Amino acid sequence: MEVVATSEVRLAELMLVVLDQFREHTHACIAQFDLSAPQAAALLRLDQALSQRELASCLKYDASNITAIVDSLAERGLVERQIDPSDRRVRRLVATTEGNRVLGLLRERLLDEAPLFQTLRDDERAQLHALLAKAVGDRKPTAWVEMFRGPRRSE
Amino acid sequence: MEVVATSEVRLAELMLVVLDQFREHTHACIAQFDLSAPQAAALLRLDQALSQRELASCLKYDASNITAIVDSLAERGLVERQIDPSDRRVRRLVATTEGNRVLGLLRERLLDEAPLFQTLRDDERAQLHALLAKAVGDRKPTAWVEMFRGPRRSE
DNA sequence: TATTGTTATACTCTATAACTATA
DNA sequence: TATAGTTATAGAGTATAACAATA
Repeated sequence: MEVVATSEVRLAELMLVVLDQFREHTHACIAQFDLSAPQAAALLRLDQALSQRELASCLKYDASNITAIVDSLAERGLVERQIDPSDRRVRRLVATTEGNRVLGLLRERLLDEAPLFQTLRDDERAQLHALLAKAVGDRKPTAWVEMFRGPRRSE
Repeated sequence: MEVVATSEVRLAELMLVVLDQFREHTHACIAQFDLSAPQAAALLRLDQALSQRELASCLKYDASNITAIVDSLAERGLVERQIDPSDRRVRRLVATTEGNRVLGLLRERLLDEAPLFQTLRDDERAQLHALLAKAVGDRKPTAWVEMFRGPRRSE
C-alpha cells in the first residue's frame, strides 16, 4: 500500500504502455530482417561463440528447440556449426561474416531507434536512466528474447 | 544516433531488465489465482460488462478465441453469459460476485506489489512517473494482455 | 554412466475459414 | 445481406521424453 499511485495513472500502468511500444518496435525491427522472434533472439546472443547447450541456457529455451532455430540460421548463412575438436559432441556456434553484419545492424536498430525516448530531452533521458538503474539494482541484463515473446501481431 | 547511450548500459537495455521483472511479477500473480494468461487478461477487462466481440477487440484477439476463454471463466463461476434482450445474438459478459472479487484482488496485486520500484524513494517514483508519462505521450493505456503474452515459464 | 545434440510428439496461444442463429 | 458467436483447423512457440553419439 506504499508503492501505489503517484497520480491517477499508476506507475505500473505506465509501464504497460512502455512495454507495448517496445514490443512494437522490436517486432518491426526483426520483421525488417525477415527473422522470427526465436531466430532474432538466438542471433543476438551469437556475438560470441556458444555451444547449443549454452545458447539454450541463455535464451531459457529447452535444448531441443535449438536444433531447428540454428538450422534456419545456418541455411540463411548467418551461423555455422563447428564441431568442437576437444569434445566432439558439442557444436560450437559461430556467426558468419554476414551473420555478424546482420547482428550488428539489428542490435543498433533495436537500441538506438527505440521510439519511446525521443520525446525526452537529453537531461531527462539521463534522469530516467539513473532512476531505472537504481530500480533494477544488480539484476543482470536479460536477453532480448523477453521482448520477442508472444506471436507477431497480424494487423 | 542521438538517442543512444547515457552511460555504458543503454536506456533500452535497462528497459529490458525492467520488463523482465515485470513479466515475472505478472506471471507469478496469475499463477497464484490459477489463471492462464488469456483468462487473466479477459477477466481484468470485465470490470464492466462487455459483449464477446468487444472483449476480443480490447484484447486484440480474434473473436473466435473468446469462446473457449469465456467458457473456462464461466465454468469457474467467475463470469456469466447473459443474452442481450435487445439483440439476441450478443452475449453480454458479466463478472459474478466471485469474479469481481478475484478481479479486484488480482488487479491490486498486479499494481501494488510490483517489486521493481520498491527500492525507490517516494520522490524518485514521482520523478520516474513524470518521465515515463512524458515519454509515452498520449498513447492509450494498454491491456494487461501485453504483459501476459508468451508462455508461462516452466521452472 | 552422464552429457550433447536430435527427433518425435504434445500442448498452449492465436489466426483463418466455414457454419448457425439472429438481425 | 450482415453481424455475433461457435466450431474446426492450422501454425508458431515451447516443453517432455526417448534416442544416438561421444565422453
